[in-house]
This record gives sequence, C-alpha cells and structure tokens, in this order.
Amino acid sequence: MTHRVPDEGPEEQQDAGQPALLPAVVRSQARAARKKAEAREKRPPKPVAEVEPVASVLVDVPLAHLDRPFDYLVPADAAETARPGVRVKVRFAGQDVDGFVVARKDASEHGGTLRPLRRVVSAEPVLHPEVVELTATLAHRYAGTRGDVLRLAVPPRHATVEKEQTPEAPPPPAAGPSLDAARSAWADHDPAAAFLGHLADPSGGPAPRAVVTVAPGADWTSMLATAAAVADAAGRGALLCVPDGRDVDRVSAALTRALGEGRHVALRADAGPSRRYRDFLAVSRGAVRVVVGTRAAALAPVADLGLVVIWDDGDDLYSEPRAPYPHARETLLLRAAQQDTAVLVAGFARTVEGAQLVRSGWAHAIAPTRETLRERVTVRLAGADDREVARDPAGRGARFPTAARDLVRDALTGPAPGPVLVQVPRAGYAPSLACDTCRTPARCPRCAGPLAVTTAGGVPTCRWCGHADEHHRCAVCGATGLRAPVRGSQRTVEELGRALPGARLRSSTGEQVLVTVPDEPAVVVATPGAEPVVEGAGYAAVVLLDTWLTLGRIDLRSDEEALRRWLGAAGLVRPGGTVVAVGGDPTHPALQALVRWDPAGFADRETAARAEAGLPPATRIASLTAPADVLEEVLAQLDPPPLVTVLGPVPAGPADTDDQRLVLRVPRADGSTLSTVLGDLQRTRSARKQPPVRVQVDPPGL
DNA sequence: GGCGCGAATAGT
DNA sequence: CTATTCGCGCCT
Repeated sequence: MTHRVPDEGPEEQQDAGQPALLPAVVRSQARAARKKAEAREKRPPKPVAEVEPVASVLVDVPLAHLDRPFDYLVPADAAETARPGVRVKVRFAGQDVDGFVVARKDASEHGGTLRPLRRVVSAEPVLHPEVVELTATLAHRYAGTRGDVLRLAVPPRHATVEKEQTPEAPPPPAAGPSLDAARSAWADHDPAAAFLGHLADPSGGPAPRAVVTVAPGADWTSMLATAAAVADAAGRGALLCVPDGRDVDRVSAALTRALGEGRHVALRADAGPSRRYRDFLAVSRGAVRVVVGTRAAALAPVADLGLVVIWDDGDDLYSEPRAPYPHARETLLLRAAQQDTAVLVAGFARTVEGAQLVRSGWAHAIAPTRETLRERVTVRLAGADDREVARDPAGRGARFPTAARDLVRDALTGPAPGPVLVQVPRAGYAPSLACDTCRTPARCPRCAGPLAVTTAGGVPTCRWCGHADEHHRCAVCGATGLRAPVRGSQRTVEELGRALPGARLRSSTGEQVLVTVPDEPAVVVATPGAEPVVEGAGYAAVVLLDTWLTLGRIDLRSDEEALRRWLGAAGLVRPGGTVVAVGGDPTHPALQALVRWDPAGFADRETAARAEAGLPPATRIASLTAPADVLEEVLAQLDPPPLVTVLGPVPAGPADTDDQRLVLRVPRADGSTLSTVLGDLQRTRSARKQPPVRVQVDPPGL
C-alpha cells in the first residue's frame, strides 16, 4: 500500500469559502478512508461463525452483470440469524446495499478476501428457496434481473408487523369430505372427477394438469375453491390467481365456505404496506397454505404447494407492467413445472396459450358435456341475421332490435322473472363523435384528440386535453352537425329506460363498478369486465350489444379478446337462460363460436391460424425498444442465431419519443435460446455502460 | 451505479 | 517530479 507523510495542520478549519474547499474535502475524506482501512487491518478480525462461516448473498444492485450471488463472512454473532432467506446489509463496491442470504456454506470459491456481513436486517426468512429458484427461472425467461423479480416477490418489510405473532389457522371444519363437495361443484364437467381424484391422492402418480372451459351459469368460484380444498385436505397448499380485486373477494368468500374461517389468505394488490406484509407473513410462515390473489400472488411462498390455479388467463391484467414484465400464467406454469404441482387453467373462454398446453399434451382439457351446454344456455344472434330481419323488418340495423327487447321484457316480467345483463363495449355517453355530413371523426381543434360527450346534452369535450369544443366545425367539410356512431353505457341506460318504461335500471362501468346485484327483475348495463354477479343466482338473460365494435379493436388478438369478453358476460346467465348477441356479422368465427358455445374449438382454430402466420404461441417473440441508433448498435452486437427473424424496427409508442421497436422471432422450441441471448445482451450492455434497451419477452398486445 | 486505480496530462 | 483529470474495470 502507498505510504504517505501525514498532512500536518488542520486545513479543514481554514477551508470554509476558500477555493481550495473541494480538494481539501476530498483529501480529508481520502485520509479518513485510509485511516479506516488501516484500522480494519490492525483491529483483530471479528470472530467468524464456526459452522458455515460463508453466506451467499444476492445483492440489490440494478446492474444486470452483477446479478449473481456474492460471498460474505458471517460474523459469529450472526451465526444463527443469517439463515437463508433473511434480509442483510452488506458492503458492496464501497457502499451499503441490501441483499438476501440465499445459502450458507463452509467455504467460498471466491479467490479474494471476503468482507463480513454488515448487518442482519431481520431474522425473518422471507425469501424461500423455491422462490429463489423461480426468480432465477423468471429472470432468465424474461431476460431480466433477479433483483427486479425479487422486488415483485417480496413485499417491503414492515418492522412492527413483523413483531406481531401470526395467528394459527383454525382446524378444518368437520363438514363433509372435501372431495365430495368438489365433485358436486364440478358436476357436468368432464373429466373433472378424474382430475379431482388425482388431486386428492398426490401419491397416485404425476400431478394432474388441466385447461378448463367452465359451463355457462356454473359457480366457478366454488369450483376453484373446492379444488383448493381438496389439495388442502391432501396436505398440500394451493395458489389461486384471479384478474382483479373483486374476483379476489368472490373467490375468498368461496374459500371460506369450502375451508372454514381463517384457513386461507387473500393477497390484495391494493392493500397498504402493513396489511400487505402481514398477509405475506401469514403465507411465508406457513400459517396458511391456501392463497388467492391478483398477479403478484403468483410469486407467494405457499408452503407445500400442490396446486396452482389461474382464472380467465386471457385478461390483460395478468401482464405485470414492471420489468421484466412477467405474465402470471407463465409464472404459475413455470412454478408448477419446477415444484411438480397440479395445474388448473380455467375460464369461460380459452386462450391460444391454453389451447397450446392441451395440444402439446402438457395438460388435459376439461369441458362441460354437450348435454350440459344444451340445458344451460341458448345463444342467438339478432340484428344482422337475415332470418331475424325477415321476421322483423323494422329491426334492421336497430341497435336494440325487437327480438332483444322481447327477450328482455320476457325475462323481466315472464314466468321466471330475474335480472337482465346488457353488455356495452364502451363506457360514457357518446364516447366518439363524427361529422354528421361527411362522417369524418370529430377532432379537438387544439390537440387533435378525439371528442366525446360524457352526459346527455353535454358539450363535446376532448378526451386528451379536456378542451370543451362548444361550436364544433368539421375540419374537412366545415359542417357543424355531429353524430354519435358509438353509443356508450350511459346513453344505453337512457335508451333502455325509454324502451322499457317502469323497468329498474342499474349501471356498472369502470368508474363505478357494482360487485353484485340482487336477484330481482332489473336491467343491468355493464361494460366488459365490470359485470356484477347476481347474488346467489344468475341472469335470466344476457344481451351483448354492439358486437361489431368489440370485434373491431385494432389488436392482433381482437377476435380472441372479443369472444372472451362475450363469454365472460354470457357465463353469468342462470341455467336455462338465454343470451342474445346483437349487431355483428353472424358468419364471423367468434360469433359462431359464441352461438355454439365452443371456446375450445375457436382457440384451436385461432392457434392454427397464428401458427400459419408465424405468431405466438407457435413462435416466441421479444421486442426491443430504444432510440434508433441504439437499436442499430444492438443489432450489431446481437449476432442473432440463424433461427431468429428480425422484424422492424418501427416507430414505437407516442410520437413525442424517438424510440423504435424491434421484434425478434424464433420457433417456439428455441424460445429458451432467445431468452439466453437477450439476457447476455443486457449483461454485456450493462457492463459496458451502454444506454439501456427495454427488452420484453412475450410482449402483451403484440 | 459509484469508486479506485492507473495512465495521461498540465503544472511546478 | 507532483497534482489533477479522465477513462476503465470491478464490485465477495
């Protein structure tokens, strides 16, 4: 080490305001550091733990090339607390950083000297071995860092909550055997009995895996909850993911019925930090082993995990918006493979990914029997159907044709009156406007944003900047008249109120969502995803309005998504009820699949069509987003393996950024290689301090 | 990302 | 020869 004559004189005191301030401060800091280093060398080394004196630590640094464990010495006084899974503080590259102990060992492979752990933050093991493994798998799969995944997996610590004791779960209720309850909830689905049998007897062969299309009118929350109860009764944990908080509540209620009070935990994304950490600890400490939650719950450390469940896996809420953008379905499936658990991918609809699981033989299909479907529901198309039009000439082009109105009247006042659900694709009053003369979409004169009217008689207002355009004039033809080609939920409520005088009207949209409605005659207008369920029953009828609009979304998956939305509403019909879809091309495959209630067949055909077009799930794609020059650099250093197809780059996102997007595509079998290559790319770039590139494997919306 | 170290450079 | 700056590589 360099030896220096100590500076004499306390320069620090004469520094204030002097030009020499900065160098002096630097010098004094350097001297302090030197002193410290000398002190460290002179001081007898702190005693180190006698057994397994080395801790392998995942340090929380955002750099991809440092995303691996580093070894530290365990001080003797931390010998018992520095167990795998606990949070620690360590000195890393000259600074204090957070980390998790992932292992203890006798020696390190590291050649240099090891630094001691600075502090065991808490003796609570919060990072479980199976989550460490899952984290590594996900980081690889999504070409991201373990640190990013860990932030999704372990909630922030809350010290006071950690001091609390976790109440012990009460014993299971003495109520009848869970397998019988499950068989009854799953009646009419085939071959559900075999699945449940395997689930009840984990020793009887490999864990069962199934993709389930649920029968319309079935109580799916009870189906999922009773399956969880079967796993629980077999001594295994269960993890259920649902799209949103309302579904968490619904499944949570069903779990209470199936398991008794206090035997499961509902993990809520919207809960505050203390609530979140308390619920997490109940799971982490193994006090409960049945868990329901939204997408983040897919990483929960459920003890003895024996079953993973995802409901309605086509919902885009399952895509995590934070890096590395994992999808809850993929998380659960990777986890199921890793921990050899049973799997249920269930919904009224079936995604192409679900179809692929069946097609590849990885999972079995479970579906309602044909007889069940015949008994449960009648689906009709109205409005554009020629026969309908022939019978009802006045109904041609009508948004709410007579056939649909008759159905609603009958449901409200007929022999078995009940509520009617009317699904409308768009919320609001007139969510888009066009020139009455030339049909040009009405644009904001200030920012060219789309104009909309939010209430009856309201002023056209820009949906982007909020500007009220009181005297609109068409930019193309100069006309001042406006028409509303799309009518929103509120306008629909108004129209239905006129068409059905005396009927009770309710509305449920994104802004104001009704969770349930009573089982009494009423017209319930809802937007997709906001449909209330009927308390203890189903809808007497379901009307799907403006199906052409749902189909017209500019999304590669618009057909799949449209059918998913319709089935989501139509599935809430009571047994023997009727569904009417209004206003689309009746020959459209998605509407045909709805009429025949054939989500599986539709998903199969869609999967085949996507394979033909070279789209997932037959291929795996990844998108890289960065400014054009950066992407050029990336392409040069990528040296893509021969099977990679490069598409683009094309401008990405809003016009105010110069970001471009590049899409890489490989055959499905090479997906893992693509992930490896992109992970290496990120590590190399991070080590070279090259500008960041956003990498998304399986980007949603592509 | 930040820090330490060595090479390069300007100043003595 | 020394003080300062800058760029690069490493981080247990």
